[in-house]
Order: sequence, then C-alpha cells, then structure tokens
Amino acid sequence: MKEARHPELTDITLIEVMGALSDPIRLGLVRVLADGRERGWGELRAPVAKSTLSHHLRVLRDAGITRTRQEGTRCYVTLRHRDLDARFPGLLNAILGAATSDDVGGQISLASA
Amino acid sequence: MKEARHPELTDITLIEVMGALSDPIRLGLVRVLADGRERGWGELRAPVAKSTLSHHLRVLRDAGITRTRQEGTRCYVTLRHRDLDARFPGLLNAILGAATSDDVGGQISLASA
DNA sequence: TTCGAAGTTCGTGAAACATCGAACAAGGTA
DNA sequence: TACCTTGTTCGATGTTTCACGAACTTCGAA
Repeated sequence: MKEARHPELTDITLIEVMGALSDPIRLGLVRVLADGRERGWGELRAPVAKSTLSHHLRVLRDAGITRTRQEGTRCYVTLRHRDLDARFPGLLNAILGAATSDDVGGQISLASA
Repeated sequence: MKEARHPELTDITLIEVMGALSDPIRLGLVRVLADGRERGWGELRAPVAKSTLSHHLRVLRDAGITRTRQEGTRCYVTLRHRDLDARFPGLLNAILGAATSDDVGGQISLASA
C-alpha cells in the first residue's frame, strides 16, 4: 500500500468535485463522514465489493473531498470539510443538505460498532 | 422537432443535477443563463459542434435545470432557477458561485448580438 | 517465519458519455 | 413549390466510469 496522493487546496477543481459527488455511493460516503469524525475504512458499509469501495474512496480522495490517513495496515478517512469550504464556500453544505433531504446514498452506513 | 420533455419539480433528482453540472460546457451554459434572462439557442456560443451543443442542452433540460421553449423553428432557453431553489435550497447559487470564482466554462458565451 | 487481515491494484467487461458529421424534420421565406 | 434556417436525431468512434474477482503488498499477530 503506497501512501495516497491528496491534492493541495488550490488544486481542487469544481468539476472534479461535482463529478465525484454525482454518484450515490460516494455521496452516501460523504454523508456518513459529514459529522466530521474520522472513520475507519472497515467501518464503512456499502453494497459493493471491497475493490469497488476502494475505487470510490479513491475518487473522493483524488477530488480533494476526503483525506485518508494510514496507520499500519489500516486506513482512516475524514471529510476535508474545512478545505472544501475554503475553496468553494457553502457548496458542500448545500450539497449535503440536498443529499440528506433526498436520502441519497442512504444505503451507506457504518458498522454497528 | 418534437416538443421536449421537462421533468416535474418532484422528479428532479440530485444525482442527475450533479451529473449534469459536472461538465464544463454545461456549467458554462448555466452560468450564461444565470442572469435569469431567456436566451435564444443560436445565441449560445460554445466550442463544440451543433449536435454536441444540442446534446448538452438536452442533458440540462432532462435534469430539470433548464427549460426550452419553442417558437416556430427557434428555441429559447431559460434557467429553472426558482424550481431548483425550491427543490434544493441554496444549491444552485453555491454551484454558480464556485463556478464563477473558478471561471468554469468561461469559453461559453453569447453571440455579440 | 508463517499466517491472516486490510486495502490497493490489475484485468476485464458492460454501460455511459462526449464528440463529430450526415441526415432529417419542421417552419419560414422567396 | 422550392429553398433556407434551425435544431434534433442517428450512427460511429474513442474515452471514461463502474463493477467484479483475483492477485498482490504490508503489516501485525501467533
């Protein structure tokens, strides 16, 4: 496992963010992370194969939406809420609000830890 | 030219809106329409073929983002700003703000009428 | 050192998408 | 009627995306 690349604040593009958030699974993941708490990779429950989940988390990471921290063989994911707000004020909250009202990605959850 | 289908307010989905707005050309078109004024199809200038522009306008229309009115052989396009606000409060403005600050779709313009 | 767990990467296939030019349909105009 | 303008649709092409299982890499535990 190589350490993942995270774009700088200034390298975050609107198009990439919009593209990343136009998928129900990814939007669901973001909703789960919306409380600001760091979550373990394995805690995330989505109705897709492990490799597919890895793919989606990569798209989010590459878009600058999440940050992945590695600790041993485990990964922990957080939402880059502050960064996104700095880059695109109000955008994330508007999207989260819309996603919540529509329950987009409601199938994504956390392990009943 | 058959009359275009426009989704009802309740049929507008966040995923479709996000998908439609994750393309620079479409986002540029929306920016051009953001002042609320109706624009003629032929007024819209984008660096793509006519058929491609037609395609993009269709995606926007199908997503419920724009409305196309037909008059004889011409079409006129407006942004469904009010509808979108009703459906997803604050979303369109947040996206428009972000798009403007990044000049996304800056290559789209209006004919120097 | 051997094993298992955690994620990533690879190879693949199916579907979606952006793009173009050509053909088309419908309405206006000569 | 014949022609032009306007915009849509069609068919083809190349790219991207999503999805899966299998193989791989790393690290920690036994």
